[in-house]
Amino acid sequence: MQDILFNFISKYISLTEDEKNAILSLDIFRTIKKGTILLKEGQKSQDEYFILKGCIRKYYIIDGEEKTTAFFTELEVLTPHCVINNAPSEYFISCLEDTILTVANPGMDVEIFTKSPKFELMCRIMAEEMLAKQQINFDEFKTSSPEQRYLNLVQKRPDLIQRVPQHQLASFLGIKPQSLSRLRARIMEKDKG
Amino acid sequence: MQDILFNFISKYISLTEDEKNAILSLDIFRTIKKGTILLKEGQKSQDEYFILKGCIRKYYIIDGEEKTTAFFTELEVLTPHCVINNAPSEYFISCLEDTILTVANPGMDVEIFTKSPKFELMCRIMAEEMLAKQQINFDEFKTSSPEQRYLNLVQKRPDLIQRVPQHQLASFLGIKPQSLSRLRARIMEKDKG
DNA sequence: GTCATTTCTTAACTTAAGTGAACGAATTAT
DNA sequence: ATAATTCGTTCACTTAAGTTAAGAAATGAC
Repeated sequence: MQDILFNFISKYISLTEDEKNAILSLDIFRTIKKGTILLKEGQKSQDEYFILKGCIRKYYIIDGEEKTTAFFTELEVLTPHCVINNAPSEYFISCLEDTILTVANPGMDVEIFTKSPKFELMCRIMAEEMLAKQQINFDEFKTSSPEQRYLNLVQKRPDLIQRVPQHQLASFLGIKPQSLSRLRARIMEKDKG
Repeated sequence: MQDILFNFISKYISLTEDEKNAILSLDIFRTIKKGTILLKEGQKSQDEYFILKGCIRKYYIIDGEEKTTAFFTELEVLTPHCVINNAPSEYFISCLEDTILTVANPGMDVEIFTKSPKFELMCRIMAEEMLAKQQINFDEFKTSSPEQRYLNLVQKRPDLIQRVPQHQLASFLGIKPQSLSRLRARIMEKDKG
């Protein structure tokens, strides 16, 4: 499990054995059962997650309806908005599958940055990369129709199609479950003809 | 002009006079004429922008059609995707108004980070904040209808409604200009009745 | 294993966005 | 100043998504 984390970090900076041990001593690995809610609307959590195995989902409840806006899977980082602005969360985060992840918080970050400033570099680069990726995703979403978004998802994250319930995929695509069903039927029809 | 930049920076870190002078010696301020294209599709620019005054627009040309996906105005930072991944740009960036901005590049960043490591902290925090804000924006977009998005924009960025042409706003909202016209007429009608 | 709940699909109907075209208004070029 | 282009709106028509409802399939609880 540690290897996955250290392999990931090694893409950005190189760690000494001492630094690795310092990280391990923080006892950050957690195994979470499917269905567990990590963050509820209104809560003020400080937890930042890095997923080693599994899948977690971010969703709002608007007018009593769940609106799923993101999925996070292997090697992805999730820092909830409430950690950044120290305000109550507007959304929920729950585990779609049994999940192994690491949990950190800004206090730990500062401690690590002070001991080894190169972590600050890593976090800056990661944040910049994630921002750039997020912007491309948003652009693709804006410039395409629900059908194109679905086809794009099939290309880019085929695993999600398998591991995530349709109605959650639908709101992730910005449409209703019935529309996703219909749209899939339409695509099947085209493929045949 | 410098004051705007240093005021902005002071929200994150405090600078010595030496550091301020080091920045000024880099000669980063530019005045750009309305209509100037800062980045073209296919180009590999290294320029990162911070806007002091004015407005710039990011757009794709897809099937010969302009698709505007973002506007950047006063005190906003734009690091094009091509700077991050060093690949040809997929989009254009142009000035909607006469604009004053600063231009930097990763080489300058590294130089500044080496001299004054606290800039690395600033950039990490800024990137994290922008990422969090971007995620909230994306969530709002996904969970609302074109009409709600428009009303939301009127609330949150009323200046854009004034300074940006309707057809560019339309694609920013993910719809066609005709639909934006109709949608506005519909809202006017509701307000009356 | 059975029952209850959730999930997925289909269908009929409503609502809103896309499309193509037209026309006046505003802007830009010369 | 005038001509040419671009921009914004409206309209009629098409297409696709939202809504409501119903039923089958899958999943989870006991």
